[in-house]
Amino acid sequence: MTVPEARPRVLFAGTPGVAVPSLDAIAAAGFDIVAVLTREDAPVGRKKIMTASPVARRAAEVGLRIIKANRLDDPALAAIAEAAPDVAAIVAYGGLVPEEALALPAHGWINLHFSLLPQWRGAAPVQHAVINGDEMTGASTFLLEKGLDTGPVYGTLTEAIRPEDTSGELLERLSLSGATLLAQTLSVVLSGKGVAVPQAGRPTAAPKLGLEDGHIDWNQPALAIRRRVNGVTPEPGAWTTLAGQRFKLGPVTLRQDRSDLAPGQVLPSSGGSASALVGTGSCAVQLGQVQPAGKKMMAAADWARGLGQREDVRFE
RNA sequence: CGCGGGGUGGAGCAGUUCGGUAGCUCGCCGGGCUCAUAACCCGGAGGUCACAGGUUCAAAUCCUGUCCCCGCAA
Repeated sequence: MTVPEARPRVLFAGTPGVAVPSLDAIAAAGFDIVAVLTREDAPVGRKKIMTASPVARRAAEVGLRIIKANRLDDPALAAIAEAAPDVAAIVAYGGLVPEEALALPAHGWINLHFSLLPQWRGAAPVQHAVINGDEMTGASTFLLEKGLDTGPVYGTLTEAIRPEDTSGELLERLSLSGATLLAQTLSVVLSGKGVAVPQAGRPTAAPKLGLEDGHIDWNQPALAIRRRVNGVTPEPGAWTTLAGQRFKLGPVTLRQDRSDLAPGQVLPSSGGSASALVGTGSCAVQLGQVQPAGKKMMAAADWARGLGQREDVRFE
C-alpha cells in the first residue's frame, strides 16, 4: 500500500455568490477542502422559502463536507477542529471568527477582502469605493486577526473602476480575479514562503449599507448621484419617492447638456427616443430602469410613455 | 391568514367610483413626404380586459373564489 502524497488540508468559509469562485479556484488548484463553513439556511423572498447559501449549494454539488453555523460556538469549533485544516480560507463568510477558531489551523485564516487595504475595511468595501468615486480598487489577501480587517497582507491585485460600473458588476470581476489571488496566496503560505506585510496607510471604514444609503438626494450634483446609484446597485438598491410612494431606480447617465430642470423635477420626453430626465443639483440625469411601487422593473422610456401628458411629476 | 399596489392588443398606461360601442402614448406592417431621420402625413393588423363561477336585458366595470407579479414589513 502506497502512502498518498499529503495534500494540504483547507477549510473554506464563505456564504454569498461572490465567494463561490474562490471555492472553485481552491478546489481546482488541487487543495483538499476538508470542510466548507457557511451560514445557516435563511428565508428568502416574500414567501420566506428557506434557502441554502450559494456556497452551501456549490459545496453540496461537489460533494464537500458542509458546516452550517451563524456563529462559531462550541459545536462549530468542534466540527472545525475535527476537520483538522492546515489553513482556512475565508471570503465573505458573514460571521465573526473568534480567537479560539483563529488558532485552529497551523497557518491561520487567510481572508480575501475586496479592497486595497487598509482602505475600506468592513462589510461593504466595493460599494463604498464606488460611492466615493474611487478610480481604482482591488482585492487583498491577509492574515485574519482579532481586529476588523487589520491583519498583515500577503497579496494584492488592482482593478480599475469604470464610471458606469455598479457595485454588482465590479464585485463580480473582483470575485473572479480575487479567487485566483486567494488560491495563489494559499500555495505560498502553505509552502512557508509567504510574506505578510503590515498594512500601511490611512484606514477607511466601509460599514454595511442600509436601506437609507440608497435614498437619493436630488439636491446633490449629478455626478454624486450617479456614483451613489451605482454604489448601492444591486444592494440595497437606489430609490426615491414619487407622491409618497417608493420608486426604485436603476443606473442613470449624465446629461450635461440639460441643466434647466429643478432638483427632482421629472421631464418625460416623448417620441421614438422616449426617456425620462431628472433634475439634480447640477445637470440632469437620464433614467435607465425604474420600478414604481407595485410594478415590475421597466425601462424608463416605457414608464415615461405611460405618464401621458402629466407635467407635475416630481421626485421627493 | 402581517400591511399594501397591480394583471386591459407587442411595451407602458387610462377606463372600474355611478354596468351600456376597447381609449391614450408608443411599437409593429404597408404607403407617402424628405438630401435624410428617432421628425411629419395616410392606411392597416393585433385584445377570450389574468382565470373560474355568480348577478343582469347587458360585466373590463358589481359579488364570490383561485392563480400570478410587485412595493413594504420580517
